[in-house]
Amino acid sequence: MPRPAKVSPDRILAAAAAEFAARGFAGAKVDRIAAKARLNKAMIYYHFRNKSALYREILAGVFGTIADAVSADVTAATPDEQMRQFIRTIAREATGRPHFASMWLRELADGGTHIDASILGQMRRVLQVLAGIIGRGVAAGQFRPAHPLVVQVNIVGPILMFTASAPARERLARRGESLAAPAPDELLRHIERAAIGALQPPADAAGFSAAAAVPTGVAEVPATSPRRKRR
Amino acid sequence: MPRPAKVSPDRILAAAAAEFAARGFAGAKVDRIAAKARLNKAMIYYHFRNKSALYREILAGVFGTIADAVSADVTAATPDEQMRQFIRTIAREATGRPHFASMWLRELADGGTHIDASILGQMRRVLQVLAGIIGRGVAAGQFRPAHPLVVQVNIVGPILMFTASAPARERLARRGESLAAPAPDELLRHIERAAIGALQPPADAAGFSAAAAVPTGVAEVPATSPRRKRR
DNA sequence: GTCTATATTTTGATAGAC
DNA sequence: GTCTATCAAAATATAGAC
Repeated sequence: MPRPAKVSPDRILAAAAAEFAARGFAGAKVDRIAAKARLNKAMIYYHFRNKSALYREILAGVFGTIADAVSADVTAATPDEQMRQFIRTIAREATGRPHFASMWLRELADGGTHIDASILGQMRRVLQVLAGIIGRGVAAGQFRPAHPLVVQVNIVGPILMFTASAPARERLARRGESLAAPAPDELLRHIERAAIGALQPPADAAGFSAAAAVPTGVAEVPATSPRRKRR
Repeated sequence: MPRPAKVSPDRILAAAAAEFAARGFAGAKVDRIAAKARLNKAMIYYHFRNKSALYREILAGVFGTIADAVSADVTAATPDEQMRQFIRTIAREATGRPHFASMWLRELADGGTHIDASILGQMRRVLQVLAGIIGRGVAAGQFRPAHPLVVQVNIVGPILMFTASAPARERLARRGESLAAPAPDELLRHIERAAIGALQPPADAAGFSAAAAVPTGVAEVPATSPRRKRR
């Protein structure tokens, strides 16, 4: 029988994720995280080495979850359907995990300062899944060759931007300054059409050159590694 | 004959833009901005009311420039070509103004806290241009109806994400952890195919219902308004 | 594991000389 | 317009009792 278990670290992680997403690494205040977690600051430093380590832990957790979800999900028969599945999985994770979009965008804008080997590995996993889908589509003559990063940016960019801007749109709406919100579903279908449309092979030349491969080279690190005090 | 002119405010704006883009509003330090501008902190507070006003000024300037560029640029004949022109203009501004992408993404993630009436007006202008293009395309039977915000997110999202992540990719590359950079041009052509592809009307039903209109309602404010001390 | 101080540093902002 | 010096308020991190 699982005992009550120490719930503090989890409460801290949840509170910190919200804070980091809403305010960014520099804007997040440890005091505020503590308040949100209904604990005090000292507890945070008891469970985590420092603000940076806390941030990295959350980032790695999120990326790990995404990478797992994307990898586990390539079950469809045709490359076309696999691509749609990929898109829906990303969208599902992004909307289901409200902190994900903001944190990702911010981390990129921050110059990837907090991207360590573990996180980089997860990013590579996602790109490899995508490269696989593209490669099979090209082999089947359904897709034109395309750089996986280009395809990924084209899919993930809109999803992240839309998801991360939800609070902003809501705030504007509350001020009476609506920018006219579309149905979230409309966006998803649009992205699907865009992604598939961009990969249509040119009408004339058929030929299949191999899609550019994504180089591996970093040993993968388990997504769920022990917590507590690392840098 | 224009005299030498006081160059400090401009140096401050340039330095601040770089700092805000790289570190975000909270992460940006006034001391660092001063150092980058080869001035000292007091000069910043002499020219600008506070950090917030400085930030807003830059943000409004950037959005104004974009909105102007996009508006001035709808010269192509067909909706199809107008759409490509729109995309290229956004891409040109985004890559030519390295701070633009990061600042926009961060501002969204921040919940749009700094979006005032002036900035909101510029955003609306961009959306209206886009709505016009879509509307004409629909009327001509070339596009399917689509929400302007959806189309915009689909175009701007990838461009911003790619541009804003350039420093991160570079940093990773410098660490020997390349993620394989695609040619920037490949991305642009991919986005064009994606945007146009997503707007193709369904093969069967032709019919054109009007595209959802973007509501106006905020008096527009001149992009270049006097500087100095406002809140 | 959890709390209340508190030490230390950083940072936004200003006073006031030149 | 530009600078040096400095204040006052945060904010990160830790000590040490319970």
